[in-house]
Amino acid sequence: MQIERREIIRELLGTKPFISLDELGRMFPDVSEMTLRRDIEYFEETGEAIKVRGGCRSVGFITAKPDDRVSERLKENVGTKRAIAKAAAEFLETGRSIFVDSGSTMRSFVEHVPGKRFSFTTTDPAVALELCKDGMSAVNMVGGRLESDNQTVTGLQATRFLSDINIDVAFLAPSGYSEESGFSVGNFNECELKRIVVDKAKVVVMLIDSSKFGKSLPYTFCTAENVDVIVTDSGVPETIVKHASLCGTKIVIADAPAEEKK
Amino acid sequence: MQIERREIIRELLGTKPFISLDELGRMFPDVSEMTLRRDIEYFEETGEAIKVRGGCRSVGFITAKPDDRVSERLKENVGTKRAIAKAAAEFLETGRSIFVDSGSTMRSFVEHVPGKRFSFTTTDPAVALELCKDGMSAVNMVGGRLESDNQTVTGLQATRFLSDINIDVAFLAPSGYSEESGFSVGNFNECELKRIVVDKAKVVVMLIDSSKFGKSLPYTFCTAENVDVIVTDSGVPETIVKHASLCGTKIVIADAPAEEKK
DNA sequence: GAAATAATGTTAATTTCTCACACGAAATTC
DNA sequence: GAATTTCGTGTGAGAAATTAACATTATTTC
Repeated sequence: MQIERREIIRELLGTKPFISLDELGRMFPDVSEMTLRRDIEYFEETGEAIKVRGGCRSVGFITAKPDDRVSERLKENVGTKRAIAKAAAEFLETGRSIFVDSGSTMRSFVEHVPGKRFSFTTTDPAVALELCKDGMSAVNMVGGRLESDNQTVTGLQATRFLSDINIDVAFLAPSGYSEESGFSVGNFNECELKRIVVDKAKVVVMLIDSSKFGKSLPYTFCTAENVDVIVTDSGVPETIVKHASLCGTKIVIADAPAEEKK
Repeated sequence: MQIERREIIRELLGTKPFISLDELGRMFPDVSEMTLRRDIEYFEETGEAIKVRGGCRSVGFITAKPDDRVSERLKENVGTKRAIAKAAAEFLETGRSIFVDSGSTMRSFVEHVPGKRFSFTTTDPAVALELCKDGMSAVNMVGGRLESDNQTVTGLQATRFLSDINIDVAFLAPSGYSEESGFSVGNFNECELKRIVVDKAKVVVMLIDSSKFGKSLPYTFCTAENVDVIVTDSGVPETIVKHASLCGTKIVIADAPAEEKK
């Protein structure tokens, strides 16, 4: 019986970090390997396990190490992100054509857009939905292939789409920045698109929290020379501030209010 | 150099939940696949990633929240909309180009799409986001002006976008249907777009609950002759069933199960 | 500069996985 | 209660992906 079997496996998942297919095979000699594979697939779908070669691993035993910056960043930077978003919103200009990048930083950003008449263009469906909520602004959704990784639109269609529009102010969020590599991301298509945007925009505003400084991802889409404003928090290294001023780039430092505790 | 490369991969692990070997191969064309495998192995050893078929997953993105998806699935209300959506999902064809309309009916519809490989195109950002969640299908977001009242993409850009793609099966949701006026909506641009879709699609499937029968909105985008399948519930008037069969349109009646179970 | 060590490349063998289809039992529908 | 559909399962071929063993090239160390 399927339900019983899966219940047993589920319990096993609670006691062991890894279960091999062989093991399951020995445990349930009456069912075929394929069935057990499908069971594992099921647990992968429910998010309880992760399929690996030869079996599966129980997510309950997967611990993000304390030095893991990812989980830290996901949780702790909310306040900072919001502060950055707020500060960046100052650079919005009524009636101009504004490009808004994709990603969690930008999703936070659009929540702070004042209810005025703007003309937005974006590559992020979630951003587009948020922006068109108030009904004040015109919202242009860039068409193209939607990547499941980063939920952004890219590809030939997107490129073509962008070539047809003008951009006055562009708000972008890189995944990393270093003096040597400039502003970079981890996805080639995403990089291509951002490059076009930077190229077309009259004013480029970067939203980047300080945890991303000193990092270089594989694909660089522009350098400080191309950027007008960098909005970040107080964790920005001094060397980067200096370098930016040499390039004529303004740096805006926005910190989360000390008493912000939700 | 190994250290640099691994540092880059480490950064990437911080931005993406999954990295494929192909991806790494494209990123570092100068090293062999084997080297990248060894890199992944290294990250598995440090506990930063988990080796899975085709690449690796970043532990930072693995969230252990038990029963979340399971309980959700069990809670799902088995309503008419779900029944219609489920019945309509039968007309999905793996590997074909599928168009999905905008609106709440379609948002419900995409929740019932089986996790197979499809190629989707849609005018609804929320639909697009949902579809790309599982990462199985290719999702094309139609670009253009996003209307705030119905949250659908329309306009010249959208038209042009659609003209570039082929549609095998189109799933559409009209706002009203009557024998005299056919399938209609309340927005001119929306109508224009749907008309194009109907025109291009080899198979047209309409999702329409019976409350919409007998209604005619200002803009008609097609008639029963153009439609291959109508999926609705048992409230459909007899006259409409007759008329449909005259036009060679198949009617699928999907009702919610009488008794709720599980 | 030579030996030692580490990093990477190459290839073949093996294993695992996926896919497509078939089958029977249970549930549903008429 | 018969027919149909759905669901869980089995099978086997074929296509990956992974491993392992060995060859080769950098890098370090003395």
